[in-house]
Amino acid sequence: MDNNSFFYKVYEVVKKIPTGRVTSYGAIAQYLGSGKSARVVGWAMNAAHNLPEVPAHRVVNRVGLLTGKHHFQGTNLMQQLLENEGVLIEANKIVHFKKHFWDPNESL
DNA sequence: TCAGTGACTGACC
DNA sequence: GGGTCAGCCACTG
Repeated sequence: MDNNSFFYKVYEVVKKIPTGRVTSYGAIAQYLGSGKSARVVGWAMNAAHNLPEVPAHRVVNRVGLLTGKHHFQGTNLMQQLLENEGVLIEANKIVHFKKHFWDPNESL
């Protein structure tokens, strides 16, 4: 893994997501210059399991759906982590998603 | 090198 | 308003 790779940039952004806030794959992809690489961001999250400093649970799809929860241990670990930070989850979806949304394009 | 895959998204029925 | 389809880009075998 190169320190200048696309993955690394994704991690840099994800690591800066404030506690209790969330963002989307598309937002990160957009921040990195290519808004059409959202799937690659998801791929990066898949590889982020090795990096404890990357809060992958704070990254969801554009409607706040926890599409990646199956990649975590157990069936509701991702939800637990988010609720522990003050983010309410209902039916695998973030409640008041817009309220918790954190846009790297505006905050960085 | 080529084809398959995916934690996505936007456009269309 | 909900389900489908087709691009999208990086990684793997």
